[in-house]
Amino acid sequence: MTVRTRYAPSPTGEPHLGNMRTALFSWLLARHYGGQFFLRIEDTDQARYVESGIEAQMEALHWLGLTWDEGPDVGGPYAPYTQSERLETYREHAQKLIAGDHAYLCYCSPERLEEVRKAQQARKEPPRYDRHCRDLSPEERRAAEAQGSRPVVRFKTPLDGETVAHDVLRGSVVFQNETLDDFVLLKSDGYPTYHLAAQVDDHLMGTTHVLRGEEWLPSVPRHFLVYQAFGWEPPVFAHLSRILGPDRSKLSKRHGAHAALDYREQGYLPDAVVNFLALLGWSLDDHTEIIDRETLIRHFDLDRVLTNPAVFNAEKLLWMNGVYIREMPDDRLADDAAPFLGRHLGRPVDRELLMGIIPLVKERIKLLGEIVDMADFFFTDGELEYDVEALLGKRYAGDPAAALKALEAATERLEAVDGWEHEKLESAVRPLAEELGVKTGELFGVLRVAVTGKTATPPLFETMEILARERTLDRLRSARERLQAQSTHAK
RNA sequence: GCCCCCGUCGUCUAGAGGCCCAGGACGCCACCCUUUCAAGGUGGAGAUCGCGGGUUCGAAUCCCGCCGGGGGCACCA
Repeated sequence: MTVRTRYAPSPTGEPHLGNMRTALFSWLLARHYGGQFFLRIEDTDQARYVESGIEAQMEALHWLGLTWDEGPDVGGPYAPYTQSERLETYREHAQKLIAGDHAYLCYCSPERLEEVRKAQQARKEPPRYDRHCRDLSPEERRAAEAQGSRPVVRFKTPLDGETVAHDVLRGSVVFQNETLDDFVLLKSDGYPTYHLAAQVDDHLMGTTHVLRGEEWLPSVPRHFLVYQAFGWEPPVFAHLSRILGPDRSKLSKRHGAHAALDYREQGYLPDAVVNFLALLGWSLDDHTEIIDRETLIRHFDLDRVLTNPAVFNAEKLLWMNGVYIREMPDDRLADDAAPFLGRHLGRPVDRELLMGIIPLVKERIKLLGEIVDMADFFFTDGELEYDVEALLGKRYAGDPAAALKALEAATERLEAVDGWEHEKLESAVRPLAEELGVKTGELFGVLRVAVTGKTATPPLFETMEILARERTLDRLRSARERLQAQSTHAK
């Protein structure tokens, strides 16, 4: 049997990280067994439909590299893959259930349902449909129809007995039928509910494994009942636990980024996010953390999936992203980081220059976007912006004249260097520290701020080498001028 | 109120009766390396395995009860 899994989002908003993990696990399962993974759009709620929803879902999958074999955009043997285009199928199936005495037409108005619910709540009873229309006589039915109300189709849930639902991860879960009610299958607008549409489609489309969020667990007996009524074999269900925020409530906007694509904006790498998400509720063994896609596919299976909810550990994701950045080939890092710099500078970046910088920043950034703060000074011309205090540092605080002397001496030696390789620059300047009676770091610190405008930068001399002679000396001159002004001012 | 799920270091997890007075990872602390920042290396703190009863020679692992957390109870998915 080939494994067929699917990701079936409803286009009601931004794809969530939790959704993406469900998609990832489904995708991994299909890929592991050499089966198919398909995309289905569950747009059966006209009220909550969001125009950009489908696009956003596909974009998030695409970003993470979760390729689908069949879907609304690429078609496939079970097209259409958009539920709003399959209304006739659901109507036929609802009809079948009615014919088989598994469903019935219900004429109750929303107002009446609301009243019933209120009364039940007042009596502290569970809110449930009171089955008012379950056994209407033909006359009553005609009367209701004459009133012109548009009926819904409800499932005729067995009044007693129990329904055993199976979940591969949790085993069998038993539900007493009397705790269930007659849920709606087809709404009065002709659209199906999830309870009908998803089961019909999963069966018709040959889904073998349904992975979904655990919020579906309470309604899983309904789905088993539907399969039973149709006489179909249900697929394997696996209810994945939730992803929680640091406060153990469900992950949401309050916890910062929860929308998958926000992570792209922040400079996370899809491979890192996939790796991280895979480890939320699944593990390879007792020690492996960094796992590439191939390995993930090779080892992923449901038997190591956990059912307990996982708190989203943002620091670990950040760390992992750093690992992936460090392991990335330079040219690919340049490709991915360029847009971040470009956006900041307001112009495209010089590729050759960027390639020179990559080795210097690679092990210092954990997010692509951090390259901006780390390396923007390589791309700017003109005066740097920084505080003279930063230039003086701890050593020369309050003594700009001494700093100026040091800077002059250093500049002199740099100017005398034949060539501009960092090794030469370093051996020209390093001895100076001792001669001046200051620590190496203290002298280098002044040069660092002068040349970059920052106190935390890539290695000083390699930075100078890339900056090239002219720009380095320009910046040193500017720094001397500032110190000059400062010391005159002090006197 | 009713129904369902879950419970190992702060967090992600390993663990399927003895290998565990519980292993790895992130984070944290210290030291080393060092021109800053990182990266890297070494070491450390950190879990009465939610609690209480059993079963067993022996339980994180099996059983029962309790507590705690989460989810669901729509003509939403």
